[in-house]
Parts: sequence; structure tokens; C-alpha cells
Amino acid sequence: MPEPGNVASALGAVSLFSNLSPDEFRLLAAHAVRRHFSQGELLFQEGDVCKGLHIIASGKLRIFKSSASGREQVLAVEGPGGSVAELPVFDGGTYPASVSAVEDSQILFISRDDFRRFCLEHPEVALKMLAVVGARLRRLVGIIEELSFATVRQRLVSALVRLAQTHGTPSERGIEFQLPGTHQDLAHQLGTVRELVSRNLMRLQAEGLIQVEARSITVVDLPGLTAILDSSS
Amino acid sequence: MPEPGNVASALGAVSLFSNLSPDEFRLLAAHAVRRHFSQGELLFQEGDVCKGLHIIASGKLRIFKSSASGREQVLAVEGPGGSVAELPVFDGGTYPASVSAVEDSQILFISRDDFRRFCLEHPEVALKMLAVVGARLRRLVGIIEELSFATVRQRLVSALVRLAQTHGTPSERGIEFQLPGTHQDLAHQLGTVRELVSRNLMRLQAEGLIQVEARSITVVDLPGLTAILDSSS
DNA sequence: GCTCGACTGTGACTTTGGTCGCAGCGCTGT
DNA sequence: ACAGCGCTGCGACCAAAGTCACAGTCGAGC
Repeated sequence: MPEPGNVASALGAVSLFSNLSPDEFRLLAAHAVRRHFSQGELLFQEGDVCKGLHIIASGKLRIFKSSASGREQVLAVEGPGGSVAELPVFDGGTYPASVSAVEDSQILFISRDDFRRFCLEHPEVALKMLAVVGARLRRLVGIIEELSFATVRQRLVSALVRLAQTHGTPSERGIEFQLPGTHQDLAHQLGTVRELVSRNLMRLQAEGLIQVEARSITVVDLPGLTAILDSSS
Repeated sequence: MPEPGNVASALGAVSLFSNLSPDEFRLLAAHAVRRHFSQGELLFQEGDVCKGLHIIASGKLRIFKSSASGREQVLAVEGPGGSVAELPVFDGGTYPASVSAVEDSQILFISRDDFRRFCLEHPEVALKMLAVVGARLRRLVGIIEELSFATVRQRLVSALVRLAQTHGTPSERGIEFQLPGTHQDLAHQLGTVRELVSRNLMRLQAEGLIQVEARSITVVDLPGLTAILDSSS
């Protein structure tokens, strides 16, 4: 069992609960349990019955579906302040996907019943939850759009552009950033296989749009890249 | 402007509001506006700013994404008692997808602000909304799973099996049902094109699994069909 | 140093998905 | 009746995705 003060301070950093009074804080913190998961560890699997809400104090979690044939599709990656498994808290069903820790992570856990009760007493929190779930819904719709309308090449480019915008730093030849994981990981996020990621990266390099050096990518021709995104061919 | 009594009775049939008191009913009904949409009409398009919540009194709505190249992907079809555009009500963003009427439909519209206020005063309604949004989230995850792991053939079979279970009636040769729309419509739901639907239907018939007669399908070999679903090849 | 293992690049091939064009069919409206 | 239109069934063809096998590279650990 962690010290309550510790838990409360961790909760404070979570945007979900950002405008609660100190009293409400203590109330919620009293029900939260701190848990630790090491890199690669599973929090739960698709189909498990839902026990409660997980909030990320530190670390990074990956929400994903896996298929019978070993393929994987990442649905979301959540960092500190994010939450996971919000929905079955409210409809009581099983988890629709699995979650594992990308890095060592500190998780705050609040049981289903405690959180429901808390929402009924603090409707603003319920509305915030709706906003959070809504944001996730948007991202899922985005994934569906990419899966059904875009080629692997386009999905890869779109991921690269996003990375360049969020984690890129300007260098002499263009915007530079590091791939967050292996080609395999990236393939899982794009819903495809390793080879296609590798091939397409090389192809983009051959076309002079990017520069690949191990796991470091330099975007040489950003307009050229984005042009790929809305080429209907 | 419709008669208030009319509106209230329509709201009563909606599961979302099933356990409200008569007083609360009147309050909500006072803010609802009845609208009519004819078959094929657009309620709104992806990217429009959100005005409020739409509840289906009668008819059927189709939530879908469409691509630049004319392709479509159906995200959900909602019938009477269902609602549409729940999420931007809470996060204030734009609609993530377009919605059109599959049939002539009566819609109850409640403005964003009115509904937010109502949720704050009636937290149970907010929790119910969360359950509704959660259900939609599950369906989206299901779509993602099918898109990234299943072939068109498998997706088609899965749709056929679902139709057989929900709308099928036993006949001499097997379970019989009608396709709910054209091959084109079905293709949109599966995220593919007409020709593949047509071809795969013919192929399933050639394999002796189903019998196709115009828009009427007879499932001859249900086990054979379901076997396709988990063949990893 | 060396080995081992994880990661990456690549070539050849198969399967699946998608495009184009067209012909036939059945219905509707005039 | 018949012109027109929407829906369906093909066949030929092309592009994208995925599989398999293998070789090279880089680091960690012994």
C-alpha cells in the first residue's frame, strides 16, 4: 500500500481531475491503489472482465488488438495523465482490447464501483470522462479511415509526418527525429508487417523525400511527403 | 414547432431516458425540436461544427466516412431509440463522420448547451451516455479488427452470418434472408467495392455454402461458412 | 575477441484487392 | 413498346499487400 499523499499528488497531475477541490481529491485518492508494471508486462487482455479504471502516473501504455495469426494492431499509446479502460467501467462488459506497458509504469487503479459512485456525486467528472472517451472515439475513427482508404505507404508517411511535427528538431538537412521503436512496432501501429515498413522507408529515401540512418529519420522534403497523403491513386 | 406532448412521448421510447421522472421528461422535451429527414438526406457532414444531439424517433440513420476518391466506410447504422453525434456534444469539436438518412426519419434534436446542462443536473443520464458511447466504441474496435485482420471474403461471411442470425428464417434448404440493400451498400459497410461483394457471393455459391437468388440469400452450410472466419490463411 | 540474438534490408513469389469496360436484366415512366 | 437507368455478373488486367527465405549489421554479454 502506498502513502495516500503520494497517490493524491499523482492524481493531481491528471487532467481528468484537474478542477476538483482538495476535499474531493482526498476522497478519490482514498480509493486509488498504486500499482507498478514493468516493461512489456500485460495489464489485462482483451476479453477479461473489467475491474476498474487505470490512470497512468508515469510510463507509457499501449492499447492493442492481436489476431489469431500473430498480427497486431495498436489502437492507442497513452502517456502520463492518460487513462485506460474507461469504457467497460460504464457498460460493465469485458475489455475490448489488451493493454501492455511500453515502459516501466506507475498506475493508479480505481475500482469500477468506486469510480461510478464518484461520477454520480461529481457530474463534471462524468462529463470530462465523456470528453476523454470522445477523444478516443475520434482517434479510432481516424484509424478506420486510414485502414480503409489509405495504402500502407500513405499510412507510413502520415505517421512520419506526425512524428516530425511532435518530436522533430530542425537540422541542417531537414527535420530530424528518432523512430520510437523497431520497424516491427511501427508495423503494428500501421496494421501491417515489418517488411512493408522497411521497404517503404527505403523507397521514400530513394525518392529523396527522407533520409534514413539507423533509427534516425530526417525529413528532407516535407511538402513532397504530404503530397503523398492526398494523391488519390 | 411540434406539439410538446408528441415530443415527450417520442422521448419516452428512447432507452437513454427510460428512467426519468415525468417532470424531468417535460423539462427535456421542452428543449427538443422535432425534425424530419427524407431518405438519402444528409443530417450533417464530417467536419461540420457540432450543434447538438440527434435522437432517432423513427427511421434509420447511417454514420459513415467518405474518402476523396468516392469510397465509403459505414461506421454504424442506428435505428429508432438510437442517437447520433453524442460525442462532439461533450468535447466541442467537429463531427468526425457524416450522417445520412437511410429511410425517411423523424429526429429529435437537443442543443449542445441544453443537453450538457441536463447532464449536470441528472448524472445518471451522463452515465448512460457513457454506456452508449462505450457501446459505439466497442463496435468501432470491432471494425478496426476486421479491417486489419480479415480479408474481404471473411468480412462478407461475417456480415452474412450476422444477417442470418438476426433476420434469417428457416426454409427447406437452409436459413433464408434478404440483403438489406444493394451490393454497393454492402460494399460500403465492409469497406470495399461492389465487384468484390458480387464476386465473393458468387464464389460462396460455387462452393455450395450459400444460395443466391437476386437479393435473397439462403445459407446452406452454416458450419462451412463460420469455418471461413477462423481460417488463418 | 567471439557468439548469439534482435533488428534490418532485399529479392522472388503468391494472394488479395481494386480498376475498367462491358453486357445483360428488370424496372419505371412516357 | 421502348428508352433509360440502376443493379448485377464477368473477364482481363494491374497494383498493393503479404509471405518466405536469407544475408548483413549491430550490440550485449561471456
